[in-house]
Amino acid sequence: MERLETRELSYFVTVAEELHFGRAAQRLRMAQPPLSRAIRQLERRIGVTLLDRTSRRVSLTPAGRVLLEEGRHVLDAVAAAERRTRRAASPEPAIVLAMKSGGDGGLLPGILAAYAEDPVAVAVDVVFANGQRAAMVRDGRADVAILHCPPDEPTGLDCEELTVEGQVALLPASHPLAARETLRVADLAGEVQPRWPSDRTDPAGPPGESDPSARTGLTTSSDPSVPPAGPVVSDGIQLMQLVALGRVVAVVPESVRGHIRHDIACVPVVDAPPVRVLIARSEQSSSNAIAALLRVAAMVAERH
Amino acid sequence: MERLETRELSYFVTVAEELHFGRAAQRLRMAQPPLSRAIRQLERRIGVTLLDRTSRRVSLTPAGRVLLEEGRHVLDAVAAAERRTRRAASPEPAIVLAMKSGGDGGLLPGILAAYAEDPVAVAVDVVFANGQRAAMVRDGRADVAILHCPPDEPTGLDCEELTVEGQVALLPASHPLAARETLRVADLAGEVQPRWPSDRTDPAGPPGESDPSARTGLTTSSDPSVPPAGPVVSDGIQLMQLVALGRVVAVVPESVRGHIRHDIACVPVVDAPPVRVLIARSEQSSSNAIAALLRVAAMVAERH
DNA sequence: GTCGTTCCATACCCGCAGGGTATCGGTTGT
DNA sequence: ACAACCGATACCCTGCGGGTATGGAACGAC
Repeated sequence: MERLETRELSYFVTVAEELHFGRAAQRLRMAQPPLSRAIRQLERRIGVTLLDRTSRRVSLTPAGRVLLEEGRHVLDAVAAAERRTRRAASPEPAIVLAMKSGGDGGLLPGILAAYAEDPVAVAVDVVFANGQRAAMVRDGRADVAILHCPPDEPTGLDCEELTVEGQVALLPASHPLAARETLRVADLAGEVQPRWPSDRTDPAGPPGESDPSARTGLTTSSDPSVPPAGPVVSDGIQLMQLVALGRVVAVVPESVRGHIRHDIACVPVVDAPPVRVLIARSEQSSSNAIAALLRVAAMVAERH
Repeated sequence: MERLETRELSYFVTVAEELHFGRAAQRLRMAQPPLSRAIRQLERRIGVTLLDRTSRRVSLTPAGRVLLEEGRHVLDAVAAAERRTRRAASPEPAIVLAMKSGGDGGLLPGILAAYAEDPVAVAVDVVFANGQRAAMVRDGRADVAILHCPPDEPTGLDCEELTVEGQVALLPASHPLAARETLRVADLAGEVQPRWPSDRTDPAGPPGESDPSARTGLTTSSDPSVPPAGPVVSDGIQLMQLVALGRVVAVVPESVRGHIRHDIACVPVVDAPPVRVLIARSEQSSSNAIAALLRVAAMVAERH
């Protein structure tokens, strides 16, 4: 009995995501027949049917769904192994911390200062990433990340809760609601909300690769109750500009109050779900430098 | 740039464990030259030196140590992917729970009974394993395991603490210390303690493969301060027999008091480190059947 | 020093697995 | 009924993964 190879897993994951051999082969930069054959071999080897194919549509069996999930995990682990090994070979090792700009609940300066005192501390590279932070930890692009729990999905990560924050609405100072003491989510119904770039899907793929949603030709506005999707913003400055111009209204964790422009009003949204600010790392990684950072972070967060 | 294959990783992990190309090749059932070549290719591909070789000895670089750890994790994940997929394809899915016999702190019956009430419950297969329980969860042979924290190493697992137990010494009724109310670890110095089979290394390997320690010819009694290693016991019955015969004295969690023979005395060891009883699962595995089991277990443990 | 042993690297060869092109055949929408 | 779509099959070929033979450096014995 042979062992599963990562190439086969990556083939299967791609097909399972596309549910279409032709497109999957395209994404994998190969022809469709060898791909079909490889998947068949995979199925025979583990003795399980993973896909139900008619010549018209492809769908996952229950076993296929679990292999999709497990396979993604394997591929992340492989990517992480490679990246972490490369970084371990660099002359001066460092920890990579991923966060959304302004998304640290104001805790990061204190954490870094306290960590620098630690005997096992090493340099900390802070990188800013909008979506993808959890994925970055999973596949080794980052060692730790600061996540906001409702949007982010910390499955498979080793997390520590730092704070729980309420949310506030950012409004142009001239907005009718700007004078209110508090708001409720219902008050903001119909307002245009900004979107951050693709938190869900992996925007990687080789250049010249088209967006999957663009491929279908229509903008997948499946749910008409959602207001017309707002403009895509990729950093806090852009967001502030759009708010100031009255183009969007944003709901963000209250700690961003610290760095907003004076022409923007900031009103608590009392019934918005509270946001848990987490610090997460990969579940293995027995590095004590990283463990120390987590420990210090928890202590700093403890005493507000 | 090509992707890392699991075959290469398994080659590297084997070499890194043996620190000897010849023996590694033997374990991998292949000749030594292709193995050397494969490792070189691996190093060139990721652009990092993993091993320092003189023609006399092989040693790991820091990067090599990282890849050894990450590689093991990948191989576990691959094995888990295959096994979980196979089990998902079985007509009637079940959860596999691994435990040491008598190692459940007396909680398991209650947990299983409560779990059976849960709406999403599925069948639970209980398997007994002496060492290896953590590894079984990591590589998919089990879905959850009951661990005893000091000996077991829950790195990379998602754990829930069920209880903390003190430890007791099992002595033959005729033993001079059997009448004591309490003991200290020092009192047991010099007593012969039983050993459980290979908690550390993987005893797998194809039949006809010799034990690595046997290969060196000597019994690796590197630390002479440890009393002459006791007999290996592989289940609780054997242990009880050996204790009753006065051949060994065992120190075990206090919950085993429930099922000892009448000719064995049981005395608390007050300064033995307390044992944390954990229930652990793999860090991903978003299966809600498993999540429910963990939840129920925590509740049952809560109310003693 | 020299010889023998050990052990990793190099040189060279071979078979098959993995990838490509051409084409078939079943399903579906018009 | 026909065209379009899409996965499966048939067939070829290159390159990679594996084998054997041998080189060459490092140590130990004497």
